[in-house]
Amino acid sequence: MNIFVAKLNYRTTSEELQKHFEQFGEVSSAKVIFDRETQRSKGYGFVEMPDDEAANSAISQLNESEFDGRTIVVKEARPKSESY
DNA sequence: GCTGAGCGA
Repeated sequence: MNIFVAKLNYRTTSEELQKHFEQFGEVSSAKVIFDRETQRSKGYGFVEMPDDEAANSAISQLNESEFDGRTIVVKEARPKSESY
């Protein structure tokens, strides 16, 4: 399941994000979006978890929670939308 | 060096 994480601290890295989510389950890949020019953090990232139950648990526990001193927002990334 | 809604190279 792809997870969208927003309002992250600008200093938070992908490693910290992955470690934070690994506490709830397996994390296949975690990535914080950085600006390709300045390499600065955009303040949000994506976390991919193979276990849906672990992903839901992580979302429920990490959504609107404090991380690195900031209240982050964790939601499902790119809600599956069937093409019309 | 910084700010704070939003969906990625």
